[in-house]
Amino acid sequence: MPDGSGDKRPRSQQIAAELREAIEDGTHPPGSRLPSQRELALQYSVARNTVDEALKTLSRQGLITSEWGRGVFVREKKVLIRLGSDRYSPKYREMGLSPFLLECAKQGKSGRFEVLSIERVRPNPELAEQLKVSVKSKSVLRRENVFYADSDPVYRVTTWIPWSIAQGTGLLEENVPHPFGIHGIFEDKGHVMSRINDDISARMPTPEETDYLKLPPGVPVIEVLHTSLDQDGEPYEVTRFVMRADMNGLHYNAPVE
Amino acid sequence: MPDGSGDKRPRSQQIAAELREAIEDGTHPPGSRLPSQRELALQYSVARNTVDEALKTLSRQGLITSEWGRGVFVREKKVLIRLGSDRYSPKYREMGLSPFLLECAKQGKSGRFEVLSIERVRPNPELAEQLKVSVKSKSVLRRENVFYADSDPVYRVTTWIPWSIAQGTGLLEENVPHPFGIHGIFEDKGHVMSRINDDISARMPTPEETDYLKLPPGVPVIEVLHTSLDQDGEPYEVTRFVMRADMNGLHYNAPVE
DNA sequence: GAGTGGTCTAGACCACCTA
DNA sequence: AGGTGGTCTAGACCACTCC
Repeated sequence: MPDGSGDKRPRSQQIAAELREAIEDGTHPPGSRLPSQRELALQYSVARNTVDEALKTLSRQGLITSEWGRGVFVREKKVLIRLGSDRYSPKYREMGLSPFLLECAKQGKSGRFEVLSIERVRPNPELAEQLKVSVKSKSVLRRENVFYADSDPVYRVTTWIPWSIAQGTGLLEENVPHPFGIHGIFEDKGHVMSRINDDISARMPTPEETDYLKLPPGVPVIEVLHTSLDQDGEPYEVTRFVMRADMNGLHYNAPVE
Repeated sequence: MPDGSGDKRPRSQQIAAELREAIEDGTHPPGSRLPSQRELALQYSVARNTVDEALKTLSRQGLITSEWGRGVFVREKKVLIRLGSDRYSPKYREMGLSPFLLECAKQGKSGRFEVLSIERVRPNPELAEQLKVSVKSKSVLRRENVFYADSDPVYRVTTWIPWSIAQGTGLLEENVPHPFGIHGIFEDKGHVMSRINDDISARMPTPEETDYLKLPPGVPVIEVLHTSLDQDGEPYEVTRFVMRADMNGLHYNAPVE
């Protein structure tokens, strides 16, 4: 379109839109390099700053990634892992595999997790209420993990367990295949998972999460606050999952009650 | 902290972090105005551009909003509406209310929806497979709606129904209280909802969605692709919800099977 | 060394708000 | 009129990559 048009958007956003179009119609296929900022500035007759702003917009929208000293590239589509509502189904435990590991194997990746910390802590008020424990003492065990597919971090997982349940179990050890594999331990303690209660939200990551999950700019996270309820409807475990939204999704298949 | 520190982050990001802290510790309470960009530039001894970059970062993270010619303000916390897994529960139909309208009433807002279009269309391949209809003809009815709480758009909703079911019903009319209220019509046609199947993802909005939902910058959207299954496990309706992530969440309470 | 993206500066003009 | 945020320019320095 000619320059004299009545487009009221900032020039940088017009350029972003034009580049977006060029990417979507295949002019710049996934993986290809865009012209350099200096070239683009010449092409569009603007300062390099303006081009930079346009590219940042696209980067935030997840269309491109820029690499230091190399150039700006059109992003490849990411593989999507869907964490299902059946992720706690007994069938996985019988197979000795978690859905996460299954999915990794399917994609030829090796799944693993790292334990960041295992600690006995005081719960915050909401958590104390959710788990029906005292807010005044170190009444819960907290485990923090990061899950990897090959070397890419995928989930940041924090689990809280009432100390009365965790006490004297293997949950204080590092190499419990957590969290999908710990439910055997709960069953020994008389808690069979019969319902799940999940609160789901999405947001931009905190700077800390950006670090942990090696998030590129413009990628939101999905946060799931999961509570396990036993045969008596009593909660006995709360887990928070934080996952990058561009590589993950959720799936719920449930009866209407 | 002193300037001579070894902090390797860009100055703009350091400033963003400091402001973030000041907001979180209550130095700048919700609703208050921050110092102007020119003042901040003086305080931090940087160019105004650099302050602007810092503020944009916080804006993208949803902490602040800037208002033309007025100033930059700390954002108030948004009310969260949680769309539950029970949103299709028969109890709501008996009450003649949808969970959305209930939630609006609870918050003293008036909920309403607008019909954008009602059209008989050809499904795309995935949709055709999901609904088990022909991909070669105009085999589905598509309804597009926007939901409002007062004058704020909350959901963008698109529903697809096989033409064989929609035919001859009130679904072609505008004033069916869609989508939570249409299930009575399906029951008349012999489809009682017995399971739901939801795929959930999150992402940054498209420019079009930014318009429809009046999204501030940096707010992601949650997308739910919902399928209703009848008593025979047959799908008979697919609905896509797109909602702003800063005002909405999802809730699933389901048995482990 | 030449090219790249990342950032910052100093100054400018605009549109908008409050007065 | 004078303040505010939004944007752009032209030029600069840096750290990185590729050859």
